[in-house]
Amino acid sequence: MGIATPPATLSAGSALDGYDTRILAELQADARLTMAELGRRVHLSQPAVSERVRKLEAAGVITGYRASVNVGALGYGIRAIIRVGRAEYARVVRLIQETPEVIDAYNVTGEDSWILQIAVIDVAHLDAVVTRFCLMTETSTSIILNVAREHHPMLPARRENIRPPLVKVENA
Amino acid sequence: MGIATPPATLSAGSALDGYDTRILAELQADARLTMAELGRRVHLSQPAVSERVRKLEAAGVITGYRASVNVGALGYGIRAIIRVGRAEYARVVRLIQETPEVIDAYNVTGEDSWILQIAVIDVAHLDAVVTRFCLMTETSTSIILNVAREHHPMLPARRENIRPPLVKVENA
DNA sequence: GATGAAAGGACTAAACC
DNA sequence: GGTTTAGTCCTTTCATC
Repeated sequence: MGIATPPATLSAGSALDGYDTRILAELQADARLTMAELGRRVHLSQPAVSERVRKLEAAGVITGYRASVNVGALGYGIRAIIRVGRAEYARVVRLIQETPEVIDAYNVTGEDSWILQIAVIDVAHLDAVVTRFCLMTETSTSIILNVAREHHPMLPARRENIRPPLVKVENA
Repeated sequence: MGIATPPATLSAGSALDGYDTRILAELQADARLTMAELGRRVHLSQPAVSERVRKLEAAGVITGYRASVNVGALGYGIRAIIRVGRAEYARVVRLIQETPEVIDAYNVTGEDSWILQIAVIDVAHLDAVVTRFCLMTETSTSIILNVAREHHPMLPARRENIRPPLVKVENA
């Protein structure tokens, strides 16, 4: 997943089983569950579930626990996506690090080099932030109108879960 | 912040003070802090921080607590951003809801109507997911190479914190 | 992996300032 | 709004099965 996320495998090399999958689902939905309650939900004893969570953390599968905040309630009236064109890598990284309005920053393939999500107070603030990036290269800004899904919980990948496209395409 | 995040204000109409700001910073960094430890860090008694956290939750400022997972460790080798062009709103929402690979889905202004973040196992899986959206309208897919920032903690907005662009622009 | 015991810490509610 | 206290629950560690 890029240099920002170190490679992670369970230290013992063991795969994630059904218990781990259920633990991951529960903790992605509510990170403040007590180990006792988590044990009840996945039908494991409390020491057993504590040990599994500890291993998932040590293996780098669980990377942290965060409170999610409603940025609107914090006074940010606008969220936006900024696409940033080619520019000197280190300069963009530095500008991102100096810009607290940036929530997410992804370096991507294609015409645009970077895709950022930002939160700003109003249009004047949006202008101030966008201008900082405009001064380096071309940008394209889209205001977020509505969120259909965010931080969707992810479970271990299973190839058999891949759904074919809704219209069948013949293989070449 | 759009229809997906209900308007939220502190029920008593009171503003967030310095204690709330510090509590939000701590819980965004580590959602599993105990109320006792949180109290020590912000210099409040444990019942006092518990009550403040309860009010922040009730006011909709804190919307939840999530474990962050390393999707690479779950077997997803590729993360990508898909930009989706104009299409019938309800059909796109339904397709998003039926697609577990979608992590985030934002409805935005501009040429593209939707910006999605997805996680997939490999290129074949990427093809399968992208095709589902391609069949509805035009799409543009960029693979995430590197993450400079993700889920950056946000504090209450303060207009005096807005930084001017690095190059001064004269007002009209 | 389950169970049980013991020690230390955390949570809730109440009384109070 | 804040603190302190008291009772209950949770967590960790250990041992045993």
